[in-house]
Amino acid sequence: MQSGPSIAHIAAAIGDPARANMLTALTGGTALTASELALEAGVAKQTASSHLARLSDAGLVAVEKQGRHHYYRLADAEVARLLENLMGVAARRAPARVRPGPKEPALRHARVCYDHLAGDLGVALLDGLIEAKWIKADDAGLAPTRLGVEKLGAFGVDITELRGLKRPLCRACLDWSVRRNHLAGALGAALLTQIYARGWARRRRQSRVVEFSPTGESALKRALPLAR
Amino acid sequence: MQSGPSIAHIAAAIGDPARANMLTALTGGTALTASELALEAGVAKQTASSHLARLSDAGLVAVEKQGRHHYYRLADAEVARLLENLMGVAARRAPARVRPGPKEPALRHARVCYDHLAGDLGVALLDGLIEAKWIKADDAGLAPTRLGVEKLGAFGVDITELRGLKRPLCRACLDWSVRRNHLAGALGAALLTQIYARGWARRRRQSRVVEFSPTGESALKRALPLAR
DNA sequence: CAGATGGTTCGATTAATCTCGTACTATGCA
DNA sequence: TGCATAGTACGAGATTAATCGAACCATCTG
Repeated sequence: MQSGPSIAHIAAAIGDPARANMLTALTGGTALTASELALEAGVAKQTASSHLARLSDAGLVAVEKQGRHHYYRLADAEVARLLENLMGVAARRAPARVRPGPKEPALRHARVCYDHLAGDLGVALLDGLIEAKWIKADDAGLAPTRLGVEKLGAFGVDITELRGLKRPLCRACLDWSVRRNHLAGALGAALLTQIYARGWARRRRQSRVVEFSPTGESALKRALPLAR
Repeated sequence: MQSGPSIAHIAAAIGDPARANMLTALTGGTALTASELALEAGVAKQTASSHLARLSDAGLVAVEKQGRHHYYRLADAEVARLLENLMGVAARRAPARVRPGPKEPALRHARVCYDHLAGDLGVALLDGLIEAKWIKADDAGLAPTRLGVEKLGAFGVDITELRGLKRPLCRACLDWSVRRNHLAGALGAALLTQIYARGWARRRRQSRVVEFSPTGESALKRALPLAR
């Protein structure tokens, strides 16, 4: 009858509106407390607690206890990818249900996906990096070229340091809004960190939108190769 | 509160054991009738019917009516990819639940994923095609080289004909059992078709396993570049 | 036109689960 | 020590959904 792993269990864990909202919020990448997630999901604290227990049981989120706060985050970059994948499928099937609200354009332009940049700008960045041959793409994934290591080092991102981490250096992440790849992995995260550090952009509060200042966006275009 | 598409709705559609079994069965790529899917899911026909209605409503499956038979198939290659993605996540989280049964090794070695070859052999094939430079990989995806077009044409796969189809020619599909990419898309499907046509392998009945004959497997290794 | 088979629709029963009020534990602060 | 806050555990009420029996429609066969 059934072969392979039991997908029903974890799909059911995602398949509740409250839990889906929590997971979507966590796709922002920042760890959130149980109360914040309760607010995000629109349920009481007790309800949120049981939901979080279930998500944790399914292995979709991980907890980190700091004092009396319990910080929840996505268990894994793979879970984040799964969620983006789900959004991609959902976006095509239910276009009429949610009409493009006012927040949509900003989300489409630049948003955070787990811990890296997604949206039009994220896609343009990866395309540009490949066009400029800072990154080469083959089947095993993406990898920086020698030129890329040098240029990115000058930008303030030390590749050799990033290689030391457990997570993969580069990864292509499919974007649900644009349906094309953007750069994830340790390098993708490091680049977004740099963008924040330089004050070019910042997270809109309680949202996944990344707001670039006008000067910040043009500075980005001068510093890194963006396609188009 | 919630931004982006509603993933809960479609995750819930997958999140029932009966429906998950149906979808897993459909991952085999062949369209199945409602009765077959009922058998696969272990439920009565009426129950299966309502499940299928829900899956159809969620846009996960498509129906094709031929006479009194209703053939269900996955709506989309993207849905197939989502399911494989789910299996990947599920496989890591619940390793103890399902012990490696007798069918597992065969599934791991060669199975069908939607309409193309997956498993060890599928991965070795894509790796080999890239090593031999029949296919090049960049960010936009995979694409056959001029050499590849020529060689594959000699093998009986007309690339220019495949380009005419709507679906993408090449696509990398992540394998849940091996956690590496294999070849999907129109070319992946065409290659598997050729493998069947030459009698090198055939589908095990009621299963996703692809059984190669000993001579078939060695013939494959002579005709196409396999890695390792 | 019967007879048989594949599928769906309807309704009732049963099981699961989402939700929150109340009560309880643990941490931090004055 | 006292008190507020973060989080969890438990239990009851309400909602949802899964399941199958029975009846009904459509299609193929003789």
